[in-house]
Amino acid sequence: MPVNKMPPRRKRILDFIGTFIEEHGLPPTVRDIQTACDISSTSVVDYNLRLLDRDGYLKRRPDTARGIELLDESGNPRGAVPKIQIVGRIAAGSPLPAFSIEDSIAAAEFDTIEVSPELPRRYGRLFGLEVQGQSMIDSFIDDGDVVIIQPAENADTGETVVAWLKEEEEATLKKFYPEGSQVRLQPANSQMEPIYSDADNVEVRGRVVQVIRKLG
Amino acid sequence: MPVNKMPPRRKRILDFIGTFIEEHGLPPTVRDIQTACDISSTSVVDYNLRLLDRDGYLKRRPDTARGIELLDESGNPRGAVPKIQIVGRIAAGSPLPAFSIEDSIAAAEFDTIEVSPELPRRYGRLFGLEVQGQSMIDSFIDDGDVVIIQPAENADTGETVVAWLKEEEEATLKKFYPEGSQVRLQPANSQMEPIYSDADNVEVRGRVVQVIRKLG
DNA sequence: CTTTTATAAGAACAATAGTTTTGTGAAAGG
DNA sequence: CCTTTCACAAAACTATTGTTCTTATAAAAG
Repeated sequence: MPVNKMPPRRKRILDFIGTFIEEHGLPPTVRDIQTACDISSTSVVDYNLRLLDRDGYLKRRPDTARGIELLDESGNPRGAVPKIQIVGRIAAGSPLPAFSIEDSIAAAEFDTIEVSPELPRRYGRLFGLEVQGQSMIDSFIDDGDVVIIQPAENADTGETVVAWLKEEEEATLKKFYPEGSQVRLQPANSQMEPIYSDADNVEVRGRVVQVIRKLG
Repeated sequence: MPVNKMPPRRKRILDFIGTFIEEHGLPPTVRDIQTACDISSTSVVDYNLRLLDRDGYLKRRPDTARGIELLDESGNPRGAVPKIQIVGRIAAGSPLPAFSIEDSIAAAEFDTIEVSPELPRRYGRLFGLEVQGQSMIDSFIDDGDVVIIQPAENADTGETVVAWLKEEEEATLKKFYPEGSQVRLQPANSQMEPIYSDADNVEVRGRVVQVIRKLG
C-alpha cells in the first residue's frame, strides 16, 4: 500500500504531470518530465512512471505518445467530469439512507449530478441528496433541490449540516450551534424559530457544501 | 465567419476529436483521425486540421504529438474548467446591469463561479447574478445565492426567468405565464400570490438555468 | 559477505506521429 | 479557355517520443 511516504522525486513527477495537463490540455512526454524535474535520463523517468503506474497513481498506454492518464484515489481517470451520486432522498420524517460510501461504490443504479470540478478538489468525496417535499422550506430549500454533502460526524459552530434527530426520527438541514448539553439548530431563514434539542439526540451526518436547484 | 455550414468531413473530424479526448483523456493523433474518419491520407487530415485551426475551432501545437486543443465559441480552450462571470447583483428595485456580453468579455475584474461543464455545453453562453438581500424570498432564493442565467428576450410558458418590470423599476425571478395582453409572474413558492402586469411592462432578460447556494 | 531491491545515469534504438512534396480532378471566376 | 482555388490523395520524410540495454551505487535483507 503506497499511501505512506512517496520519494520526493516521484512526488515531483506526479505533481508536474498534473500541472502540465492543467496548463496544456494534454499529458507531457517522458522528456518533458525529464527536463522539468531535473532528471538526467529518460530511463529514470520511465522507471518512476512504471512504479507510479504499478501503485495506481496513473495509467500508462504503452507505445503511445503522451500516453499518461492520472487517476484519482479511487482509481478513476482524473479530468473526467466529476459526477456525484445522488444516494437518496431527504425529507423530514424519513430516515436517511445509511450512506456507507463503500457500499455505494459498485452501484451504478443511482442518479448522478454533475458539479464543478472545484468541489471534489476542495472537499474530497461527496454525495448528493435530493430534497423531497417542502420540509426544508425554512432553509430556503425547495422540493427537488439537490444538496451536496461532505460526510462528517461532527461540525463546527455555525456550519450548515444534515442533522438526524433520533427521537423525532427526522432529518433536517440546519445551522449547527452546540450550546453545552444542548444543540441549537437554526434555520437559514431568520424569520423561523430555531429548534433546541439534547446533544445526545442530535447526530450530524454531514456538512452541506452546496445546494443546487436545476431549472429550465 | 465560419459559423455557417461546415463540410461534413470537417465536422466529423471535429466531433471525433471531442469524443476521443472525452474517452481517452488525451487528444488523438493525425492517424487516429485518419482511420476513424475513413480518410485515405494523413495529409488530408492535416489539411482539414489546418482549416479548423484557421477558423478558430482548435489550436495546433506544431511538431507536437497529439498537439490538438479544442476551443469553445469564444476561443478559450475547452476542457478548462468553465468559469462563469458574475456580472452583477440582482435585487428588487435595483436595475439590472445591461449585460452586453461583448462588453464584459474584456473585463477580468468580475468575480467568477465554477460550474459543471455540463451547463455551458447545454446552454451556451451563461452569466451569473448574485442575489442581494431577501427580495427573492418568495422563490426560495436567499441572500448570496448565485443565479445562473442564459440571456434571452423571451421565454416559454412556465419557464423561470429574470423579468424586469419597467414601471416598478424592479428585477424579479419568477415563472413566466403570458396571458393575452397580461403577464402572470408566479413565485416558485406556491404560498405566495402571483404578480399580474401588462405585457408591455415586462421585459424578459434571461432564463434561469440553475441556482447555486455555496455553503461551508 | 553476498544477494536483493530501489534508485540512477547514458546511450542507442525503434515505434509513433507530424510535415512536406507532388499530383489530380472539380468547381469557380474572369 | 485559362487560371485559381478547393478538396482530396499517395508516398516519402523527418521529428518526436517511448523503450531498452548496460552500467553503477547505496541500502536493506539474508
